[in-house]
Amino acid sequence: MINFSLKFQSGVPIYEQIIYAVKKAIVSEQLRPGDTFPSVRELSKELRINPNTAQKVLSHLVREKLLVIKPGIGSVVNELKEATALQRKDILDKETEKLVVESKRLLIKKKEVIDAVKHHWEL
Amino acid sequence: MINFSLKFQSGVPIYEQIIYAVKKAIVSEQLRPGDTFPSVRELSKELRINPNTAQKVLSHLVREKLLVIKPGIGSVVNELKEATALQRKDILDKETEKLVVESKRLLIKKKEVIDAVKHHWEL
DNA sequence: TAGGTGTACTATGTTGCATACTACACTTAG
DNA sequence: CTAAGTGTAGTATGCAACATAGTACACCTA
Repeated sequence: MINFSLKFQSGVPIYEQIIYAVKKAIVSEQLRPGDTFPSVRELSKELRINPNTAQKVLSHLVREKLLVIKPGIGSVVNELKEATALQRKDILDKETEKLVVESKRLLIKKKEVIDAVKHHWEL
Repeated sequence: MINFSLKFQSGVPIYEQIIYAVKKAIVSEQLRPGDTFPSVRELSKELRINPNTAQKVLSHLVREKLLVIKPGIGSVVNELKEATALQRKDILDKETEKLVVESKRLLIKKKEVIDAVKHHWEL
């Protein structure tokens, strides 16, 4: 059974949209460590996507340490892991900079952006 | 002559990297309203990219109202324009949420993210 | 008039995405 | 042990985006 929500939209790869939906579900505690995660074939069937695409989702989530594979059983949601130095740099430097650049070029105020960050941080 | 800096890296489309570099240059006032911008053929030659790719950059920047075309002359950096409601929603909802979700899943603290936003906002 | 500008078109090769299908090694449940 | 589930790996096809090459046209300017 699927225990997270999503609605596909074009322009963004399906597998990326699913990965993001899973991350949101984990971060918002709709999915908790120890919860079982749909298998490749189950994901494929429920979301009506190709098994290869479902497999791509699983392998990405495992590589990012959000899931752990239980051989013969399926996969399980993992505890959140600390960021590596490289990941921290990517978020706090590159990604944040992107947000700031886009905001400034659209004349959006600093306070608005920071308030939006605070808002999304709750729930 | 090229009046902004960039260094290509794989995985991201060249034209997107150039567009982002231009946005950064404008936001940081290395490029100011009224400054001339390289022509299609000039961009193509200086950055050693295909004229079609350079044209793609120009047309995108014009569509985003960051450049204005002066027929027969070239293009010029435009004044920054206010965001539309759709653009505001995209930044303050989707993009900011992405940043927050990625941060939380990597156990990065809220204060760190906000400090990073403030930091990138200066200069 | 000559040379610059943006713009448009055809064509090729590479890559990523999503699909379909088959197959194998493994572990669990009965 | 057997059947059914698990992840994993492979080949193949269709499609779209990206970047390249090359040619051509209408426009404005010096």
